[in-house]
Amino acid sequence: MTREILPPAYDPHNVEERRYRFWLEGDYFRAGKDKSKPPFTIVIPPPNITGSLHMGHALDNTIQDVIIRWRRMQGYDALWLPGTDHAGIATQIRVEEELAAQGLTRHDLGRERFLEKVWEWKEIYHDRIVKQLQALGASCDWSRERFTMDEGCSRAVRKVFVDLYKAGLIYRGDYMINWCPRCHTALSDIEVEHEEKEGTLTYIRYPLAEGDGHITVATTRPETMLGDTAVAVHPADERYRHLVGRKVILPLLNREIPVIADEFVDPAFGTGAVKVTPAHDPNDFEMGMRHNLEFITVIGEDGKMTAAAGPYAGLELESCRQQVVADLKAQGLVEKIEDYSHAVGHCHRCHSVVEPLISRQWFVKMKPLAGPALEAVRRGQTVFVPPRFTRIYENWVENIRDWCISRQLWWGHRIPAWYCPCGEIIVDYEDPQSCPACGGRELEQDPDVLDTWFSSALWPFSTMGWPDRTPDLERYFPTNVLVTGYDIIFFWVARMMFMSLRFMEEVPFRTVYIHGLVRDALGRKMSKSLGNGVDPLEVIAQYGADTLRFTLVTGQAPGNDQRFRQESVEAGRNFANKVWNASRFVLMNLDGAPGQAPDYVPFVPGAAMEKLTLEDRWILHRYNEAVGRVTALLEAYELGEAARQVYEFLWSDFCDWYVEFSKHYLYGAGETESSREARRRTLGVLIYVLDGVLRLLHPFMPFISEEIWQHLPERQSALVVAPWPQQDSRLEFPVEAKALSLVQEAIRAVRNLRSQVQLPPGQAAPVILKPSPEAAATLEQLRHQLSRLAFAEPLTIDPAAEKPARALTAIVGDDLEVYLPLAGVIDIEAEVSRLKKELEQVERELRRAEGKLENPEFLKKAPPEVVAKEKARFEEGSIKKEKLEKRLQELQ
RNA sequence: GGGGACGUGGCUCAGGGGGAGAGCGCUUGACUCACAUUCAAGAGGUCAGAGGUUCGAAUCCUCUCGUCCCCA
Repeated sequence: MTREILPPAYDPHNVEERRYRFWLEGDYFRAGKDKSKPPFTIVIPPPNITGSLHMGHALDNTIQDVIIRWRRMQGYDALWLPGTDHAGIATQIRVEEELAAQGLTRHDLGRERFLEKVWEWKEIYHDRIVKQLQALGASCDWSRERFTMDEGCSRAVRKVFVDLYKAGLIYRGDYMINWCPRCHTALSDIEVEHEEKEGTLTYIRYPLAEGDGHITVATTRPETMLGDTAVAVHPADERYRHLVGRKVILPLLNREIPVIADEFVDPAFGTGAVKVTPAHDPNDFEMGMRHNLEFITVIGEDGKMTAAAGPYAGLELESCRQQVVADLKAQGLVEKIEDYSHAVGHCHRCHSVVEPLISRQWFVKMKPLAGPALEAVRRGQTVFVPPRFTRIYENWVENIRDWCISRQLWWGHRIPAWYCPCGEIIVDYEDPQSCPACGGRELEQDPDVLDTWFSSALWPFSTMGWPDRTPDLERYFPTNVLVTGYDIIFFWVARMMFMSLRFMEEVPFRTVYIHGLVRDALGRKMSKSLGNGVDPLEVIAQYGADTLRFTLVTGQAPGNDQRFRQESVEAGRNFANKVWNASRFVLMNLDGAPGQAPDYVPFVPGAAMEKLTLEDRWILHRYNEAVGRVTALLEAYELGEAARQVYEFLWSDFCDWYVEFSKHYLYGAGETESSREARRRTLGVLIYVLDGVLRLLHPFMPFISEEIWQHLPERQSALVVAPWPQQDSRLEFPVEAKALSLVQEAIRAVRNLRSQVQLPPGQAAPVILKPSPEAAATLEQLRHQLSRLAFAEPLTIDPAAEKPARALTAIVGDDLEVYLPLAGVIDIEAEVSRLKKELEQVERELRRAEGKLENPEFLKKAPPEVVAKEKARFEEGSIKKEKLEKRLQELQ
């Protein structure tokens, strides 16, 4: 190890790729090698094979990798099972776009050739995604990788569909669904995004069939009136009670429709009377069912008016709307038109306005499945982190509606239903050869495919070989934690819950860790249309994956969104560089003479402890505390805080203080036997703490930590499988830790005084310390550090010292006064105002403590340690105040 | 209409019943033998507002205001 090999600035290039290969070659990510270890499992939320991974994926997978690497180091048989999702609509759209560029549609190719194209696409994008995950450092067990449409997962889908069908939980029928006219397929309710849109509210008069008069209805969609089969009012609405049961004439089409009473109607909306279009509105559909109304479909799947629209047949929606309003106006039937904003449904994938339509589709009956999924969470079998997401989940599951699972697409799991001309429907585990009812062989398979989320819902167990009872399933299911964003709790988490409970009779995961979204620097959602997305690969290329990971993890508070900012990335990069240089410092000092083994005494807890210096004890104590804190934070899924603790310890305690302390022993003290001994011992502690902190760092910054660790002497195979540090009572030195903090405060105080008079660091100046008799020993013991780090020369430590006539003063706690004697350079006024300011602060603190201590209730009810603390503060403050006042007096 | 989140120094955000924190930015000084992607010192906040619980509230509860999200 020489300086040429470790350049002064960390360069992640080469290191990362090389280290990932090293891990793969060592087969460190493969689970199941040691069955004596307890299993710990994470199954990846499978990325869509639509394109590249975005920043949200980078966050999601970083979190998973942090958890799995940490558990692996803790000695678990850690399995992170990777895979990808076929993403039905999304992928089909992308491939169709590609075809469109050549002037083709999927129909030009036909189903078979189109699917071949999609599989080709899948190969390309799958490979890209795997490369991206690897670039990020994801420690997945690639030998177990799966795809939602591979043979095994497809078998699971088939089994679940047929089982649910036979149990009566999957049915086919004509119901209201959301139709995307652009994707030309049905969508489930949650694939529709509602957006507020400026529109109008049109008030239309419907004349009474008998007698004079009319009833006025308000609507945001006048064109749907052509499909009206009733007018509804609230049963308790006095204004309309006399009209219920009578008929009105539907204008333009001159159809007689009834006036009905239904609780659903909001009397405060519009006129309190609403038109009912059962075939084109979900609520009207329900009403239509309740009142046995006619369902007239006037809007077709092509987005045009159907023959049932009479004279308006064939018109596009928008022109039909204009025509209808114009015709109504001509007949004097439009009472008024108001501006009105209302929610309009859009396709989750292509953002077209969706049309509620009645259509023959396949559905999953949800109520029987939702019950257990709700129960399991209520009983705590699956826990959400942070817990507030529990209610969001519960709320949705409680109000769940049947799930439309058929999609009019080609890419996906084909629905395993066959139709015989005799009317028989065959749904079975094996493809039928003939009709069991009539023996006919003219069977036709349903052309549609299943909702992508149907297969995703099985992912935690289909990936482990289900429906077979495989060894993996036995060992790794249920999984320990699912990591995902709050945006897919409904799409995915809830559905995995009920499918798993139904088919595995167990929850799919013990913990659901929910994180937020990664937004841009201005807090906007990253999106293609805004063009504000930041490509994780570009960040990796520029700064390295460790930096990206650290930035994402530290920017993260559980469940909250975060902004991705350049400044944060730079902070991460700087930290990586700090890690590099701290290590470089230790390794450079380890260099013995050429060809010789490093000359140091390895530190072993419990051995030769009496030789440790105060500084050694302090850093070991702090390190031990850090180990405890980081581990506890990880246990609590406080990943961001855990990473910040590592940062804090490494940068402040280790680099700013211990490394600086160590220089005295490494460089300071000549070539006597005892100084050589001190040097060797100090190196041992440096290596011990560096080794430990690299372990703590590894889950967050795996590449740089492994790279450096490989340069440490006496390492085992690889950091990725090195044991996670444990708190060790032999490293606890509370007394020494406290003593050393006095030294730190003394150094800070001297530096502060020096900067008052702008003494440049490096220029020695005399310093006088006047400690309490108890503090004197500690300060004397670390005299060399004081004079080194505070540039104090000569340094006087004397409990009986007198303040020189002209000197700057600092008061440290109640046991130390610091004097910086200076001839003629003191700005008396500045010194007075500085001391006055400090005095004010002390007085404020004193009043606060006094207030508490004078309160009998406080003394009676507060815990004794809090009372003791306040007393100590008060006493310290009083002494400090006295000293400050004395100094001020002397100056004035 | 229902549910939820957030409001902390100039900016971005942690934290959270018992002396207000970080990074960046700012001011001052330093190319100190690991690191100028650095080091040292410093300025800067009535923790949105009001009420309540408590010996004690930035922290828990209620309300108000503001920002945002989800669901209907």
